[in-house]
Amino acid sequence: MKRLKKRAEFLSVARGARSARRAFVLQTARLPDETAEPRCGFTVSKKVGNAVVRNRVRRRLKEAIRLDAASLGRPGFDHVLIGRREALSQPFCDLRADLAGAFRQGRKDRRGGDAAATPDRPSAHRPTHRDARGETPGRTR
RNA sequence: CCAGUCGGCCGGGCGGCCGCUCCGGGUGUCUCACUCGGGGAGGAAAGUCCGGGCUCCACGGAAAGACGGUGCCGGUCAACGACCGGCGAGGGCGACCUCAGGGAAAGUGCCACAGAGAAGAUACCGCUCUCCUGCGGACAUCGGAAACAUCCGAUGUCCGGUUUCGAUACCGGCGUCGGUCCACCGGCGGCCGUGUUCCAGUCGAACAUCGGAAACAUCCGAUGUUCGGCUGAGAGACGGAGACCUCCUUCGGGAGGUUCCAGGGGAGUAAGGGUGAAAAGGUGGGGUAAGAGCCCACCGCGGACCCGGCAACGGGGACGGCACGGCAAACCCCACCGGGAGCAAGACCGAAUAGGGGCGGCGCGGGCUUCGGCCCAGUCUUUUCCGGACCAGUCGCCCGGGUUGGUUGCGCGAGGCGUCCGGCAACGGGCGUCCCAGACGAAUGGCCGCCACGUGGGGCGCGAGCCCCGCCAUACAGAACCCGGCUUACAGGCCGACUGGCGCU
RNA sequence: GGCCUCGUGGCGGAGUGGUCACGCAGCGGACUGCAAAUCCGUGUACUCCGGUUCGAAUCCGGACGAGGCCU
Repeated sequence: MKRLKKRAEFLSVARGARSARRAFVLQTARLPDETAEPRCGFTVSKKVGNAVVRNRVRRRLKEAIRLDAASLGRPGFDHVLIGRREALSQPFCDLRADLAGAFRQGRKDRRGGDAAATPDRPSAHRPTHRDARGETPGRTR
């Protein structure tokens, strides 16, 4: 799954549905273009710990996403994972199970779709990204 | 063996599966994908406390001033506030540790409280000498004797009474002060001395307000507040009216003396004095009226000069007679160092927005021109006069505005490792060998097995030890331009040198 | 990554080396039939560790924490 990198992208996903688990909080946003490739971003704040702890939390979540990317992602959805301290200690298989459940719940939530399509968000950066994705839907890295 | 000091080093290992990033080779459908091989976090990568490289900006060179920093001596280093070796001071039985460690006779300042005195010593108490005085007849007012002296008399002393020739004595009351108030208790009430709070007067200072002179300066005046000096008053408080000897006596007392006692004046002195962080050399003896470096001995201090050392400094020391308190991480003085900013520095490319303002060059309506300018017209300066400024266009630069993409800077270096030589050491030099992270919402990971080590529990064994199970089992912590230091965090372990104690030989 | 600023009771906030003000809040008492307001009284603090000094909230060094700025 591709990564989210821009601050503006994170802000737009933050308006969508959120579902909390022990080790993370998942935010899901439906995109107008239903064929767009699914993407995912990671947020681990300084409250979680020092640099070593934050790196480790992000790496475990990233690995769990990578292993199940095919089953988790659906076209037309963006996701943001907010890491928590428990992501260090939770057994890895439990983490994967929680992720699968959270992704299903996020897609069912109606707010996910509505929020991303709301026209009142800032229009400075949005059109270029959406147009670029629309013109080259099959582009891969 | 126990306790301790110092220095150096390590900071999990092996393997499996699935991934990330960079470099090189190959293939393909060649902005990319696949495949093969290789590299991929630290001793602190941290804090950003110093120093440097590098980059941009400023600057003619240099110096001074301001500001900041450093501060025993010598050395090391590219440089440093770092390091090494010495010196001095302090601590420890010792190995060893700690120290911003120049200047206090260049100047200014501070040393609260307490205390007599806190830095040009002081003179409160005390000690000593010397002089004066030492109260039941006082003091005030009035009268008389020539008088504010002296003598005599009268009246008064908060009120009344008692003793007495006479009250300051005694008793009761009244007032006042203290015990926070009341109750109650105690002191005081005349005279003399010292004199606090309060009070009155007077003088001065500071501040505030108002008024005047030109003014929020300055001066003058007024009012108020506070503080201080002097004078007066004072029923708080403290102190006072001696003792002894001789003679006389009208037995009330008087005169003379002593200086044991008390008070006061003058002089000497700094030994002693509840203080304090610190008290102006210490201890002992002599000396003296009492004392004192006044004199002497020892110790301390200063110290010309001599010796050792590159130096800091150390050793000796004639002599001085004691003079010189502490604080400069208070201002400061002296010596030395420092231009400013930082890779988000800076450079290149692309995309997009805006066609605004300023400066300079070329050029600019009509006429004259010696090419410097002058006259007329136009615009602006609200209008008129005078005066001033400006001119179509184009090029360059700057500001403003817009963008938040990519590439580069970017890793061969004061580099690592090994070895030899010089040096006590920090470190320097020679030779050989190696190429060793480069991300950018940011790679270096996820899961698992075995082993080592640690720790807790259980079992076996006399014991060394062995076996089983558990641990969110593995400290502190993640490169962001690079390097040298410092500081801070850190489970556990290894090696070396040394000190003290105990035991054995 | 780099550059700055600040830490004083529960809260706000003075303090230029000598017992740390003040306001609000808290607690106790008075007033009230009960409260409020008012009055009286009272407790609590210099972020931490070293150093200089007789003496440190203050001066110096280090640590920790909080906040801000630069693309």
